[in-house]
Amino acid sequence: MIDYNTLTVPEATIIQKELKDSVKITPYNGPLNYVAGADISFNKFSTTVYAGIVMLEFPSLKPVGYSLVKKEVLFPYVPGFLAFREVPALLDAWAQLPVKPDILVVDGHGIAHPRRMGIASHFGVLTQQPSIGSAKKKLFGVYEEPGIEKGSYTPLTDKQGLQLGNVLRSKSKVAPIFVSPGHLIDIPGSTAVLMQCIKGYRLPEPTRLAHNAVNQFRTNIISEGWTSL
DNA sequence: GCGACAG
DNA sequence: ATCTTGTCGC
Repeated sequence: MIDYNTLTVPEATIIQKELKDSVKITPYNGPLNYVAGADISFNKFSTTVYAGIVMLEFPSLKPVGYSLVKKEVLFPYVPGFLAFREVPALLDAWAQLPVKPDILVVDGHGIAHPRRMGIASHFGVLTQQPSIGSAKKKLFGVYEEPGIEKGSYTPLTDKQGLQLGNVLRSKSKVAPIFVSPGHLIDIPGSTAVLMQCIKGYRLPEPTRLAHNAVNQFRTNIISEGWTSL
């Protein structure tokens, strides 16, 4: 496998264009008993990243365990190339899972990306697993502000009108989240699954719990490895 | 040239 | 992303 730490942005762009052909946006008809959330945490100015994947039971959304891994990363954060910075560590956390989830929710975008290769799509293709991107801010596309009530959403499209995802009001009166399919699932399915992952907070449980876990890991409250709850 | 810009 | 206290609205 290619070492992302030694890549230049132009080289990374070529890789995204190649991986793009492998992304499959299609309805997900498999089982849905487990979902997982992936996220990264790090100390400002440090090259050490703390990656984590939390497994949850679906539809109860009760966490059943988490995989935590620490890794050195040299690739900088560049808008549009987040995957090259976070995917390596997430792959380690993924490999450490005793059982894989049916669908993985990644903190970041899926196909709502300049080259349709956001981190959720990138990770989904490399692992050949259904994935959904859930981002807190827009990276690419245009949209109309959704209604202020929880549950309302509007399409996120490119300038030609092609839909890439949805802008979802996950909680009344708070900023919406951006949902887009990563791999092996479509836009309606991604939106439906994410809506079922909302439990009173702005962020869906998978990534919300993953975010909490990696932060506790970074601050030495919990340790590396796989832990069953 | 100017504005936008996931985490 | 991370660093932070108080403050506003439901």
